Amino acid sequence: MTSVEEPARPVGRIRDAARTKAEILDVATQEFSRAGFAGARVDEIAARTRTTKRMIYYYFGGKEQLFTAVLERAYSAIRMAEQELDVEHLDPVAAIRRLAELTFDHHEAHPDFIRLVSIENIHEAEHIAASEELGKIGSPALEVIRRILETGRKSGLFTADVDAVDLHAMISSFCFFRVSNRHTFGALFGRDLVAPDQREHYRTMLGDMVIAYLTADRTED
Amino acid sequence: MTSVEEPARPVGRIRDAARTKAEILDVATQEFSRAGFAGARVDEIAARTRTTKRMIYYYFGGKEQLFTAVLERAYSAIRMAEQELDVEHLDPVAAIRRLAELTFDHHEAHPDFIRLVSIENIHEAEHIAASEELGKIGSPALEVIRRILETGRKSGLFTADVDAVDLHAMISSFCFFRVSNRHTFGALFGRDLVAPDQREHYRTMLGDMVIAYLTADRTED
DNA sequence: TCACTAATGTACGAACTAGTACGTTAGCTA
DNA sequence: TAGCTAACGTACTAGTTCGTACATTAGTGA
Repeated sequence: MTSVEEPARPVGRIRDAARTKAEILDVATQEFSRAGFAGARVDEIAARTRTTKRMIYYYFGGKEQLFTAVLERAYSAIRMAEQELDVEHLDPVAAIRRLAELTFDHHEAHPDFIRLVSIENIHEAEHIAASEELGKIGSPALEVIRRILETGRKSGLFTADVDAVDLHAMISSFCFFRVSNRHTFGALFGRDLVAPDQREHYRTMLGDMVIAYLTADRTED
Repeated sequence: MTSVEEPARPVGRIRDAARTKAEILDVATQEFSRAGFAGARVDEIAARTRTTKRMIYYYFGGKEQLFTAVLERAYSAIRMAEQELDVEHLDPVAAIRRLAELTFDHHEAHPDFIRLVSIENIHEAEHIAASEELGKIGSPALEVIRRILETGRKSGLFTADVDAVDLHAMISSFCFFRVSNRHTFGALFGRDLVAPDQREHYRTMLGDMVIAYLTADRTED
């Protein structure tokens, strides 16, 4: 009856360490992003899994380490998206706009990730500090930005002598804020920054802003 | 021995409702912003006050209402700062830059406020929704932005047909992100966005960005 | 000065919550 | 097929945490 899926493996319902781990991480991602670190309930995570609380401690050690594992997976996702980035063939202006749009799209598509990062900041990035994996690997996007900026500057298109990390911060801030502060901003100013029909508007606005900054006429100053 | 302070009032140590309430709010602000809503401990707040937990329930009703009261006070502070805004005598470019700088300064000076807003967003702004006071009053800055934008557009200085709320979002996003994501950004990219010696750099960058966006040459497109 | 109420303190409990001791079984390997 | 271990489940506990019942007192107005 219920053996239609999973061709090779028997039924795949019991004794599958990898799947159990992944399922815990999925549910934990939801629960942590829903209620914050302290607000998340280990029992609730376990209940929404096909396994038990015992397994959370068996595989991850504890609530803190589970959160760290959740963060690691969330960050690896954006790193993978950035690696797909193929903008070297574009002219600098188009390349930067493309990069900004990719950041915009990823933030919009992963509100859970945004919430996790907000939560991690409340805790002063202590889980990132505790992670072997997270501290080391930087952002693939940074190297791309660096190269685009150099090309743009050499060709005289970009007037701003901006640093890659700063530009990344500028792009991220807009994309991040739009999602992270959606609720308070909406409640206070009556505007939903993530409303679907406003999506193109803000996506264009971000690109315009970044390009305007990079190409601004500095001779007036 | 201990009656050197408080000239008019006797000693001012006991039976001062206003001071007790204010003290609870002060400590609660710290505790909530330190640990998030669920992570904050009512007992801890009480312990760091000169009064007892009983008073928190007496004056505020419960943890949720206390958090709402904390939020209300934090928002009223930024509203008051915005009311000080006196930029009408400046030319549009200088006025916008001044406004951006004021936002920048307030965010930097009030990291607790930023954390509270982040926390409130995790909870989908439910406390703002529950507040009589918070929903109604908008932002004084918005009206100021509206007027500056109109002047700038009429005089031909501003080419972008941008809406006041959107511009406010743009300015806020940069200021907010710099403080709210300080820790994760620092841990991942090795740069402290709130380092004192970088303050002027980012303050200028914000102004340059906003002005570049507003005055960009749109004829090229 | 007396009574009344706002303001305050103490002690306690019910419910929750992270974590664990102990027991069981699936499935691989020799 | 026997045995071994990774994977899994149950039941429980120690400690915490929000909230409150009950008792008390300062200060004000009549």
